[in-house]
Amino acid sequence: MPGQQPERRRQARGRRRMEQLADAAAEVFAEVGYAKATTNAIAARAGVSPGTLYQFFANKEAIAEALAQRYQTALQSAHDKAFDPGFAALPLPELIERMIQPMIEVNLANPGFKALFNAADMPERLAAPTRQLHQAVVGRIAEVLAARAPDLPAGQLRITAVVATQIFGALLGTVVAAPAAERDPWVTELKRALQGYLEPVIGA
Amino acid sequence: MPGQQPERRRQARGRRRMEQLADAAAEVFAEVGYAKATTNAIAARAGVSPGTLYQFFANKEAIAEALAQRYQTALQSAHDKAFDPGFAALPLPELIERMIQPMIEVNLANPGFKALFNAADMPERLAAPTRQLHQAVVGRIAEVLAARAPDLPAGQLRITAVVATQIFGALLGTVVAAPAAERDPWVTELKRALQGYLEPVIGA
DNA sequence: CGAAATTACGAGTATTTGCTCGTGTTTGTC
DNA sequence: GACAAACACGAGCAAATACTCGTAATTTCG
Repeated sequence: MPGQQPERRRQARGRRRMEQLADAAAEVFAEVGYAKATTNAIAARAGVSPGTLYQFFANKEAIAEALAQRYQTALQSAHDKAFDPGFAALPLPELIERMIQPMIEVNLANPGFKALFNAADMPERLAAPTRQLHQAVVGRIAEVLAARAPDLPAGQLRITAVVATQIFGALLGTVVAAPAAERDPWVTELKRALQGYLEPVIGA
Repeated sequence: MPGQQPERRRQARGRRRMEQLADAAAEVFAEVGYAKATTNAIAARAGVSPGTLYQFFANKEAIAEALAQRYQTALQSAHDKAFDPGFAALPLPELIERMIQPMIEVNLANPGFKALFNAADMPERLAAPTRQLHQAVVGRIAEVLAARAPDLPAGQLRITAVVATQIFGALLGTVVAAPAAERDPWVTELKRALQGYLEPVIGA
């Protein structure tokens, strides 16, 4: 078992180092995924010795946690934008546009985001909260759908929400992986896919 | 570097062992993925010592290769069924049904299939042929689409094929992961998603 | 200044894991 | 039956890697 990190009064230099290390970790995670990312590589990327890394993070998991926490804020605000109650009455294409946009942006702005919130190669400790978050998103989508198709049974509602999420997740990968210049067509296609799937269920 | 496997006259017992080992590997790969699967675990699952495993396979990669080869046959026949030229004139829902069915079946019949043909955590040596295969599938889908929408530009054709493949792959995961009893609704949903996406492009 | 705390180093440790090797058993062939 | 080849074992090697520890520099603060 790795050593615990005692409470400690960080000085400015230390806080900077933690940011550097988190940045480095984000890069490395984005490049090779959580499992294959070595702590030594993260330290090296940050221009620091392995020992220094462990002055600030108890273990590899703790680094991912710090990153996740940093992302959580961004994700929260993206969700707030995406699930604006005012959208309920919008025509389907606009609704999709508004819900998708913030999520794409947050993924583009934070490389390594997908690596952390998707990864199948993470320890249970970190995967569990992520799954919860994912479930919450599905739930909120189901609500939006329910508002537009009140007579749909709850089971079908949930299935639809799950599938829509999955379509989004799959194509999101392509969108963020594409070079900036070729991104738009993929985004357009993502919207069309969601629209084509949802329109028969909840109407335009 | 791991030792090479010299040519060797296998006896019946040996060939059986190789099957057992491949079966065990399929299970382990399906459960934890390629990267996290340990050769010792595979040997243990087959009820055999690590040394014995290496009597038959030069290294971990070789096990995956053997499995991939075994699957390739099944995959080929699935493709042959899925891309029957006679389907070109079918109404869209039937076309989708016929193309999807064999692919789902082959995935259900072979656990570990997805783990091998999907995995982001595989060495380049194994990932490369898989990517090629994937590209080929996209190409064939593009052909089918072209037959039905002759005036669509090639670029759009390709994008559509890629997206359709991605939608399929994403939902396929859910379908095979679901317990047999709950599988049908997901398959239905998969069809609806593809239909919704493709109909506006190539008509019913 | 001077002591305590924090930051930094990097060689080294413990563990995991792909894989080997010496040894013994089983199978096929004459 | 005898000999060689194939099969099997499992302790253990070598490399990778998460993490530690002794030591030393820097910062804080009275």
